[in-house]
Amino acid sequence: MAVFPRPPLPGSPRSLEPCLSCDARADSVCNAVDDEHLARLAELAVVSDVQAGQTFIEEGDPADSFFNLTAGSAKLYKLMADGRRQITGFVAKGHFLGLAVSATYAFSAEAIEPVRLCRFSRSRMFRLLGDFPALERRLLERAATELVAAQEQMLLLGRKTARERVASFLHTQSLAAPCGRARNSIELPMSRGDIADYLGLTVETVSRTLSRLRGEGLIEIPSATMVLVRDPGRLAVLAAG
Amino acid sequence: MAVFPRPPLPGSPRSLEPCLSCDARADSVCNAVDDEHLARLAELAVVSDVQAGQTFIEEGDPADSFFNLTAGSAKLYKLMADGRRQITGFVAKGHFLGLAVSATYAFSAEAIEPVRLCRFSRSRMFRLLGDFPALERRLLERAATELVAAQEQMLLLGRKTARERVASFLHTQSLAAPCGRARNSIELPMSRGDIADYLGLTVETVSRTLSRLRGEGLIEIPSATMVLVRDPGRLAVLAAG
DNA sequence: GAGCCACATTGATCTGGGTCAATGAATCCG
DNA sequence: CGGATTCATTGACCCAGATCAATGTGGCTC
Repeated sequence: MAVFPRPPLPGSPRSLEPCLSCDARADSVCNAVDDEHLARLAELAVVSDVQAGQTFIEEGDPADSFFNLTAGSAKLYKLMADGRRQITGFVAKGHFLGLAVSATYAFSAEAIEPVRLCRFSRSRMFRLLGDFPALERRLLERAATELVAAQEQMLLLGRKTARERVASFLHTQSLAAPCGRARNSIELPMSRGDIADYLGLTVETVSRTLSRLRGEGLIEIPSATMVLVRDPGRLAVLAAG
Repeated sequence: MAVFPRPPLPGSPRSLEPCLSCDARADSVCNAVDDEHLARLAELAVVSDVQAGQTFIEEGDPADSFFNLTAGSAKLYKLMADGRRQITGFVAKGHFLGLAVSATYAFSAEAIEPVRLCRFSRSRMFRLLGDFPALERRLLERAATELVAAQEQMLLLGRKTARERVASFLHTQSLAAPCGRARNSIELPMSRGDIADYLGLTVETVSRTLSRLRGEGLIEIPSATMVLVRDPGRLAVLAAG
């Protein structure tokens, strides 16, 4: 079922190298482990690359890996039998995946941009956690953060209008922007369809709503994958309802 | 801002008693701590009672307590400025609350039925966690379980029809029913308004949908607070879309 | 047990966002 | 560079569920 690259692309699965040179380390739970103990973690890690559009976690598959996303971005989603899709989140560098307790994954994950993954055996990872309480604490913190975000998303999906949803999305994306980025410029690597499935809307409504926000001078849309926020204050007010 | 009973009702805040005799212990994260170490936990706990309808966590208040619900049931919700409300979950005996990492609570909590709470100082609780890795692991497992449930709820709110939402709700409630309960009988301590705010619908739609399901012979509604599932199979199919 | 009050149900109508249908704009190749 | 393919936008129309408006109904108090 899982569309996983076989064999996992080369990389250096059994050396310390992938961790020490990992440019996601600062953003990731791994930085709870200090340099001298990093080897224990590194020897569990298998690095692999996934190209854009490829699914690397399939809902319902045995959940035997734990992932850390070290480059690129991906979408997490759930599907219904008739194809209806809900994207539950977009994840970027530094995000971990596969905490799920059940024996199978509760969601699918697909790369939006080319992704680099650091993959761990779940069972070995969990055994290792016992020796690294700081790492476990970090996981707990991340899980708590995600729960808060999930509750906010439930408010959006259950009670906000299309306009408020799109404004909230843009607002959140502008806050989550990589720090190197120009103020008020939002890069949207995902398609309109993805945004729609994230916000519980249709492509048409997302497109219309963006056009309307542009018409009102709140944003500019220099290209389909970029949005400039002209009035962050008004956008924030709109997002809050 | 917080409507918290002052002074916290009597109980035995500084004895082992509340933990050893706690009938939620089996369902709760506390059972990761064995009898001999329970005293360390018990000395942090303050037991208090909250009557139905009373708010005991207020969104935005400083998040300095960690709660364990040991009796009754409560609803968790987020409010928008104009009063729109999204209930993010119903919690019962054994559930913990207040994991949130930020300095303030991200949601409010209100008792539906009279609630008994076991309250801990968050800072002391987190310090204690270092000595009880099993307890921390349990928290992580619970958090992961809640994340999975949250993703399922996002699918419901973003993509399911009213009919599917109500069916999903009944289906989930029937699975979560206390084990002592008669098969297929669902107790609904919350109001129709609460159900509506949980499912992202209006009271009228919830009521109409329940009536329709009854008309189709899927369920019976002997009283407003009780539902009997006549055809669990068909209900499950409906819930899945 | 009469009157009240909050909640639930049911009906009539309205509307935000979905659906269906073109049309435009990029990107990809050969 | 031109045709194709995919994605985004825009328009016309429709419908599931919201809103507005009564009408039940069970649980209080007095």
